[in-house]
Amino acid sequence: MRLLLVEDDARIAADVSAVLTGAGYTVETASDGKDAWFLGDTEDYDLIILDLGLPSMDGMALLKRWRANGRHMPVLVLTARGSWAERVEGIDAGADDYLPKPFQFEELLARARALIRRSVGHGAATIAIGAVTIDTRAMRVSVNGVPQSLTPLEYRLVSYLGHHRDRIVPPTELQEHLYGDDFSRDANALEALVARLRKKLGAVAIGTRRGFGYYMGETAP
Amino acid sequence: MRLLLVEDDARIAADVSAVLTGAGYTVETASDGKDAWFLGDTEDYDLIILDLGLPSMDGMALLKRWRANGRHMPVLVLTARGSWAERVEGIDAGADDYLPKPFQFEELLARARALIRRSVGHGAATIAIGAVTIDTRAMRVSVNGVPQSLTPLEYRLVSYLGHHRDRIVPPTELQEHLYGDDFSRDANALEALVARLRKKLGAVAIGTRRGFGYYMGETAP
DNA sequence: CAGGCGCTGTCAGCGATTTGTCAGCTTGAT
DNA sequence: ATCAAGCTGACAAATCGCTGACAGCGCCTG
Repeated sequence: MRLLLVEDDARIAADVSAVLTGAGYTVETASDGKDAWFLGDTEDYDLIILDLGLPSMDGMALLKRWRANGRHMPVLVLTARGSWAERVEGIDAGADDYLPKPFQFEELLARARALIRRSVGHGAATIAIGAVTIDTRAMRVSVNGVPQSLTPLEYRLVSYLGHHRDRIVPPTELQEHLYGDDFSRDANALEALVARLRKKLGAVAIGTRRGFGYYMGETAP
Repeated sequence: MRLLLVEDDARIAADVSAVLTGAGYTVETASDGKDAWFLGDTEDYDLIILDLGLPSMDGMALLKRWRANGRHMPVLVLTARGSWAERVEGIDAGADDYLPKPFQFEELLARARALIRRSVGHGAATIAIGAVTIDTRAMRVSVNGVPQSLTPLEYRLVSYLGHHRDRIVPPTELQEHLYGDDFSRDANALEALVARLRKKLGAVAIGTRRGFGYYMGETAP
């Protein structure tokens, strides 16, 4: 689960981020509206927690612009207590839930869980694509219920493809994810890795779009 | 999509260029400010990625001179992390976005996508023209909702025409965008490519204005 | 410390796909 | 009607991705 926290107060951001991280989420933070806009517009998050009253851009405007661009990820808005006008405006802007400040962390977690569960199908800790099941918590992968022993690199590859299911992932992006900035490897290393994975998961588990990249899931030709 | 990368460190330039090329862009590189200024002033790019701290000319000065000359293409500036002064100065100079070094290639790609999308005026990640729909994120094209399997070059061509809808694009411009500086191809290569595309997208998807070029969308006769 | 083992990068060759080129044909403008 | 621009189908060359084999490396065990 990947969350974006939009919060300008560094201390609050650190606290909330720590709580969420402790609950098992991957948290990224944006401290001003410009960063938030780019991240929310270009990255895929399972939930965005948006504090209103940002310095460089109005949080509500931010939300409206995301929705106008067809971004429909769940957004939990943090408002000042009792500002009813904001709540009404937020409903139009497309927020999914509200939490008045100050709030209990417990309540934040509960609402975050509910929103994530409600939103996409992959609210669980496991990703299932065809015969392949990825248990992200236990870092285990099964095929037709039979657990497979994957090497670390292999697991990182399925995991990445699984989290980006139904999307073509370019080889360069995979290389960056697997190897970081180190580009010393031959391009063939990735191909060899994919080949080994297919041997374990079945040839159809990972698809190739020649000239574009690899994918898992449905991608009609 | 045609990009200009202004970067003096040859190793970084090679890496970044490889990533961008892998993502489907045509990348040209300038390793010093003089070349960069000339290219940026005379050629048309969909995005310029500008590293500050060039040897023969200050990157910021470069940007200011482009803008002073009425060049308004999107510019993504690479800054040293935390150099806030540079960011502020850059805003005045006319940069569109910033990325502190070191950065993840994935983030660079995301921001590049966002800038290009924004500049062309299509806020959404999909472009719809007649029966044809281009999903720039998934790099997929559908006709009447039916996904088509396009080759990389074919995709780059529809993508370019789609981003410049309702405008007649001269063959020379298309060649530059598809092949970069490489002038080795026969002029007929492009025509053959268009023919193959029309077979997949339908003959009416791409129009020809004899003597001027190709277009998608509505164009006054 | 030696040997074995698992992981991963590299190499070379194959097969399929993509793409450039050619030759002949069609179309549109004058 | 004529000519050039553009279209098309066929073919060949270049490219891309897959695979099996092998080698280097780190790690564990005896």
